Amino acid sequence: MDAFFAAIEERDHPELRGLPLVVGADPAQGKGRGVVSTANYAARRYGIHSALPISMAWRLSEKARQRGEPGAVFLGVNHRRYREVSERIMALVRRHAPLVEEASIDEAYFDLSRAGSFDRAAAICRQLKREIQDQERLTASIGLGPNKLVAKIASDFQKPDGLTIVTPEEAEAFLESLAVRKIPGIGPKAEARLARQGLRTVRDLKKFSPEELQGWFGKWGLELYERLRGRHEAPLQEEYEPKSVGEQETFSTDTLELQFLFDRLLHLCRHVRKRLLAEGFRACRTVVVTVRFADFDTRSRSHTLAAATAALDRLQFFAMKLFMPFLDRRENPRKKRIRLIGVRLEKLEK
DNA sequence: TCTGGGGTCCTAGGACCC
DNA sequence: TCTGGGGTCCTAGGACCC
Repeated sequence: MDAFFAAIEERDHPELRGLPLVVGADPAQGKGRGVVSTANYAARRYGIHSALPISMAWRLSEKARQRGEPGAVFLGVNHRRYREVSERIMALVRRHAPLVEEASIDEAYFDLSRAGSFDRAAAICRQLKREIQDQERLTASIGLGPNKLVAKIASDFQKPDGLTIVTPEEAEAFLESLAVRKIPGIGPKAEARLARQGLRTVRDLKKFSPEELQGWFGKWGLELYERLRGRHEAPLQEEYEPKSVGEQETFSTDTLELQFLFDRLLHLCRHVRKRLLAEGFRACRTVVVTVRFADFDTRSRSHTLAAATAALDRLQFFAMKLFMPFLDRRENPRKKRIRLIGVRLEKLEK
């Protein structure tokens, strides 16, 4: 889906149409914490994009206002609403494909191999885009390819409202001229590392052997060698079981107030436990507590129990036990304030 | 400009077992 | 005197994705 959260808000608030729109954290007059979740295309023209600090988005919007352009409208995230819309769209997709993998709230893979040809599959994609437009007044971008990797990259190739078709014969050439960053799994760090060696495109990276890539990237290097050539065997996965559930909370101001910190930690335990049970799990064996200090130094401690538990007092006991050392002189000698606390449960049992 | 929240997977060292 | 090899589990951190 194209700029999904922002597109839903724009659709549901006609008075906002055409204005730059930012969905994300509260900007609090430029002093807010948090980031942009989604910006619509008008806001992107100001340089506002996903994951940008909301304070920066605010600044960019103010600058635009000074130039005489409209300032951006900032909205909070209405996750429940987006989930509803997502479910209706996924249902539309399911009418066309026997196998659908919901990759995220606004992204799915679906298997059209039964269509028998790329032409017939492309016709189905056009039909689906029409249905999404007619029934939801939203646009989607679709990539059609011989596997999930190529389809995903193709879906991103022409946005918004795009349809990009890449046949098996075209796949390798299609990838060659792209930036390495377009390959899922190559993130900012790997991109920068490669750029330092003058390697920018898929073509540049294809000069190296599997062993060389393995030397740089470990196990993932072998997988990367295949991906650079458009090869990807991963099957569609209808559903999968979560391996962990967790929650974290960034405070509006960094603090060392013990009563407050304990209170938030215990509350996170309650909430995470509730979600664990709601997901259909009976218990867990590992508790992880994360602390982020004011300087963004982020640490975690974990404890694995001999026997699984879901008893709130046990979870809270271990969470406290894991948390306390962060307050200790040795662990935090400069008395850094705490910015975030997180609790995660792992080794889940059904 | 100052960095959310929900996750997954990989690596590396150490303990421990046979 | 100086110590193999294979394996599993736990812990901590980091890269990456949406």
